[in-house]
Amino acid sequence: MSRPAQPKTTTPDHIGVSVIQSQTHAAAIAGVAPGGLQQVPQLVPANANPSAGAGGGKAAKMKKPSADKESDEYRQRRERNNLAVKKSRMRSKQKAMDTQQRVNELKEENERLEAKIKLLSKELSVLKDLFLEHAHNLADNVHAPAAAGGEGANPALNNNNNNNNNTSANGQ
Amino acid sequence: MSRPAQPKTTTPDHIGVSVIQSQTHAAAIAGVAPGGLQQVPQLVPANANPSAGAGGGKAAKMKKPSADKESDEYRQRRERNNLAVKKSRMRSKQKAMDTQQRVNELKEENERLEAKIKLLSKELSVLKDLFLEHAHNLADNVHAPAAAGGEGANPALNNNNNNNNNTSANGQ
DNA sequence: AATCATTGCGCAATAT
DNA sequence: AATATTGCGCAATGAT
Repeated sequence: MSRPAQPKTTTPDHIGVSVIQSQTHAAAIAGVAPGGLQQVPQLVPANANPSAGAGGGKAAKMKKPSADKESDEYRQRRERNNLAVKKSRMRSKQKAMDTQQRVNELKEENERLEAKIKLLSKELSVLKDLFLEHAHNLADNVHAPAAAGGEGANPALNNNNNNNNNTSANGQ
Repeated sequence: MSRPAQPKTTTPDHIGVSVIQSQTHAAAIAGVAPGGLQQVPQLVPANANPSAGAGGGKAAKMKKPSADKESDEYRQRRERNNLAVKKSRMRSKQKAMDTQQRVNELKEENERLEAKIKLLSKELSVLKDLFLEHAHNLADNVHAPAAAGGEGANPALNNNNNNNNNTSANGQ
């Protein structure tokens, strides 16, 4: 993962060298441009092939591009690479989609969690209110310990408590 | 967004026709293979150019590929497209990164939310325990309304409200 | 050394 | 007509 020194031909693009050759395998030449182009690929590598010098060239064989186009070797490698490329790109796309999917899932979960927080906050708020009410009750009773029996417990509950309602005041 | 009928040359790939040409603009030919290849790009289009027939071809000019390679028109279009392609791909990558970033953010937020839920749940739990305690106190006081000094201010809180205890029974 | 995986690039067909 | 996208193959390079 690092392109230290890419050619980076500013504007004048890289030369797209690449010949047609390899009629060897099949004949797919005429079916290249389904759109309407006539693309006459009548090119021959001019063969930079360094094997068994033809004219006066040295018979020195290249080291890297062992197979000057045409060669089966070359063709096979290209084909395999093309395959690998497709595979890699497919994965890449799949990954992107998965990531997007993940975002959606996380968003949903987030909503669920927020809803839950809202609920819990509300419950907490209610309970706190109750506490405060009772505290006041107590105070009242202390000062006037007379009214103590009200069928359930509802009677004396009142007081506008200034509860620390945190329903929306949540610190982070 | 639909590739109705792509060439789809099964195994024998598309012919990668594409010549070097256009030395016209600049000279970037020798700088193509920084890796070490010698790539002898000595190719000439063999010109399938359909303008002013050379051999016996008709002089009819194509409608679509208005500019058979070489033409300035063509070259300009190619260049613009190449630019557009780069731009598009850059965006695509950026988008992918953004999406990944979004995932990370959402994950973080999720953690925060879960922590908060945990906290609220705990608070709720504590409050509920207090309620129960007081309920018991009340019961005791009812039976033996003598012991009223409980070291704090807790004493009089009672009324066992049938709170919707959801500490751990949270629906989803 | 060989093979596969990634990545930038240009081309051409399409899509918008 | 112009730009934006997309599939594809090539070549360089990274990783095994």
